Amino acid sequence: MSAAPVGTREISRHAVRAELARVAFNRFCLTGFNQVTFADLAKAAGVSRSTFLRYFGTKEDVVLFVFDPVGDVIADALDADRADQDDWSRLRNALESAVTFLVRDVQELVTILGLIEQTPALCARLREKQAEWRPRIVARLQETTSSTDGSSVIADVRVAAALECLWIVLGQWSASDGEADLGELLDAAFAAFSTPACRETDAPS
Amino acid sequence: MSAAPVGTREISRHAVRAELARVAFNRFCLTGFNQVTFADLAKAAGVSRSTFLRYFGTKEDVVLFVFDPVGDVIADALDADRADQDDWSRLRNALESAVTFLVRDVQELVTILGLIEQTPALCARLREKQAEWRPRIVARLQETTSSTDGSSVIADVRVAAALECLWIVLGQWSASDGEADLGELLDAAFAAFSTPACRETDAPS
DNA sequence: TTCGCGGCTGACACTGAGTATCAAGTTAGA
DNA sequence: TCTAACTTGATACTCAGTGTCAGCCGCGAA
Repeated sequence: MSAAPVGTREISRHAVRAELARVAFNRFCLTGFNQVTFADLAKAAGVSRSTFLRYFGTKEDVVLFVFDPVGDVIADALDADRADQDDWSRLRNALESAVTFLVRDVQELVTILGLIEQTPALCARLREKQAEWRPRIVARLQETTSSTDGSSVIADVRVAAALECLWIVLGQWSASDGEADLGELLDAAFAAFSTPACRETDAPS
Repeated sequence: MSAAPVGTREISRHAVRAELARVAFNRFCLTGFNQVTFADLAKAAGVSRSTFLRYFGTKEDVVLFVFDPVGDVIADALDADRADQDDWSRLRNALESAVTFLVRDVQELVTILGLIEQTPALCARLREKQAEWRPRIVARLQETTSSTDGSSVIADVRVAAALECLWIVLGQWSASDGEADLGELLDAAFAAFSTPACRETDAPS
């Protein structure tokens, strides 16, 4: 799915990786992430511990490698509609692309998010990935901007804030068992930036 | 400094902890975080590996324990000036309290931030701490709000965004060797939320 | 002063993540 | 078919982090 494999070896590697991840994921959901060891996973998958470790550098990657393309998805989506929209709209739409990419199997994603949520190590590693995406996204957001002033603080803050929205929205969506509308959740989250920031978050008007 | 010690035992423990951290910190800066083992630290500090591990649960905590009170500092600062200000102003001021708390020794903080920046494991762990702070801060931000609607998304997003500002601002400040004005940096960062989010971040006007 | 209690310490053993190496088997491609 | 490159499993290793245990020290009570 990510970086279409070319040679037969690449195809094989990709398929094996997917299968190992599938088996491992069941184990994690069954027993809990921290309780499962690489030895368990290897035995369950029918390969040696060495081989399993060759496909996934760390235990966290066994779960989180599906998020790897998200950074590029967001960055590319920012390019796509470089229309006359403001930063927040562009970021909101880019995030919509990201969640669309992630939501292929609703139930699977809900399960993954649940597993991540209750495993600090997974949260931490996911945050690391997010931090890796940020510079690239900031660059994309800025490169279509006329003013190229040296300091990119504003763009940096906005991208960081938008990425926070992503996890908050996914958390809510996961809590609703995947039934909530992700577009509406994104709108509700981004309202934090457009609504007047007074104390009445839903003013009686 | 944090939770004033009461008994002699507490005083002793606190002092030993500080001394161990001091010795360890030098080692980290000298050799690099990942290159130093608990055995090294123990030898350098003149205690056994067991004892060192009893004072710090993980290697990351040896560096990051100084950030532990920051969550409470921010939450308390939100209470302090619950004046008629909007969310963003309150959060900005709370963050100012946080940086004021952190900046006791400029050079030391710059060094710590540098060490964290170039050590992914430290970044990740710091993000975990941040995630622990968030619910408490969100609650404080909301409890002074008249409307107590069930969904706290808006407040949640704003707090998350503000905390991102904290790290961005500290990163900039650290890059300037602690010479930049933190108040101005905070203002510049929070401008991302007040400035019209059009493509011209510094309109020619 | 002496006794006993609780906490601190160092020593040791253990599990598990992650790295590195090597010999044997397998596959791609000329 | 032959070979070079790749894959695999076995093994050994370092180090983080956990748990246990016996000895030590300080402190308060008798």
